[in-house]
Amino acid sequence: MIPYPQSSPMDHQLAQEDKQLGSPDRRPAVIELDFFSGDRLHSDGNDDRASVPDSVKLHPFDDGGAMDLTLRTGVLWRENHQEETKHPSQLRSLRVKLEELKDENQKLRSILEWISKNYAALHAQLHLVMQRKASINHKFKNEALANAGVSPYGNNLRERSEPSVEAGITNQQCDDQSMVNHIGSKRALSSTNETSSDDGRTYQSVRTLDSPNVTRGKSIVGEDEEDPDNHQDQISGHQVSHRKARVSIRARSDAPMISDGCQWRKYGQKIAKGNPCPRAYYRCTMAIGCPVRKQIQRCVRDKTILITTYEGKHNHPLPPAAAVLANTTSAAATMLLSGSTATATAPNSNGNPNFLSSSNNFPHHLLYSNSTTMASLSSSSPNYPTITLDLAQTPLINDHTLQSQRTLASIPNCQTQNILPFSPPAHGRPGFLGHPHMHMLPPPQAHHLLLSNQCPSSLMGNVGAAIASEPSFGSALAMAISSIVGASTTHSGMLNNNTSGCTNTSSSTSAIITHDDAS
DNA sequence: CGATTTTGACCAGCGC
DNA sequence: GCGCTGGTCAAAATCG
Repeated sequence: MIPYPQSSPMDHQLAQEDKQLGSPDRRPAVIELDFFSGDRLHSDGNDDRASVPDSVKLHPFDDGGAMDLTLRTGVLWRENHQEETKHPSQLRSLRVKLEELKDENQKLRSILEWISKNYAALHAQLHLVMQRKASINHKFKNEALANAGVSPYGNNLRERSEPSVEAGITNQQCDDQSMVNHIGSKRALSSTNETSSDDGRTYQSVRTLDSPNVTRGKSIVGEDEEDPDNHQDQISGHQVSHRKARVSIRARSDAPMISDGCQWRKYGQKIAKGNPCPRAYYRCTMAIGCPVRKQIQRCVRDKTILITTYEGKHNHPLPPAAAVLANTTSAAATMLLSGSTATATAPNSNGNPNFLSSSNNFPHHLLYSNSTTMASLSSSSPNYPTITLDLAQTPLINDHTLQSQRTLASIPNCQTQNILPFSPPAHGRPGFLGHPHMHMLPPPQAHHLLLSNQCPSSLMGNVGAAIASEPSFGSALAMAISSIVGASTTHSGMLNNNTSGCTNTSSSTSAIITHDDAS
């Protein structure tokens, strides 16, 4: 378990402020940190930051301006500076105020450093854990293959047993992988190791329950050397479970498909049991042999909800818009497979922990019907793990809603969660990763998690480990949303232009992780 | 005419 | 062993 600081610099400083001011409720005026606001420019078009002293500017992330952290206090300073020529008597008070602002600026800077240090430490620990898992898993896989009479370095297997672009996933799924390998080894032992030769090429297949194509014979010969999916089918459960891991995104949309920046070809359609809406099967066509597939189906209960399920990892470069979503799904899958299932919420400009609500131009085809948005992750059964990013949940959180959710839970093809709301953190402090508003239970309970400020305090801190185990997930998730936002504007032809309910300045959000009931 | 979609058939897994 | 179901294939149809 990764240790967490008991108190942050913010806590310490706020306590000090309370002492100085003599009242816990009385603090200096809160400086507004405007991370993403577009109104940093005045209506006259002048950028007030130009006249803001450097001492009251914060640029914590030198990323070319994406995280340009500008204090509105600079604007205030400028206005005060102009006023002081008219009212010299106010000069002293303004300077005092400026000093206070500078002091506050310094405090914020220290907080930022503290957060950065914690992140770096957690990331380092994650790296160590992943390395350990990778070595253990590698050893376990070799043993399983040895028992099955297959060399882990034979033929095509060699390519897959070495670190690859999929390492991000495969190296992080050892907890789940141990179980899969256990099952997979039994399967491998009972299956046939086939070696065929055609045109001088030798193919070896290790049949598993998850590789139905291997024994078909068709399509494999001739494509075998290029098709990662076939490779995937021929190797141990290491990659098999990778394929099994799914990331599902639920969103309200009138469009037949949510634009994600990738190119897809439809290869099948089925009417699944319990849902008259057909399920469409797509595979990525951006590169030959890309193993990524996705399924698209509308929720049987609410046909405005589009359920997009991604499976696999791209084996080719992706455009930025697609990359962020791919990173998100990979991170989510990793999170699921590693057994640490939790929901991350990133702060928005208002300190709102729900990053979704920070976007005033959320994709038009994602029809948020109210002022509250929710991002939730649900994981399905351990045998078929699916992690769900729910962008379509009803914002009405009450007993009726909970009852409805319970009712929906019994309906196939309609993933539902029990929802508990939580409010933004006190003092407008952002809910950074590791914030105690997020909770985690050890597996198998991890498949049914609630995130709320109403959760028992005994759960506090567990979520920190969950997020810490996947530190990239929160940011990747946020980036994915940004990606979808951008994609929506470039694919407006196929998307709904309804802007109602798109703006979102919610102060309430929910995050939940449960079993989902999708088929 | 090549690319994409449609659709019936096939296959494997799973429950009974 | 049998039937159901989900997932995939591939020929035919359609599209641009």
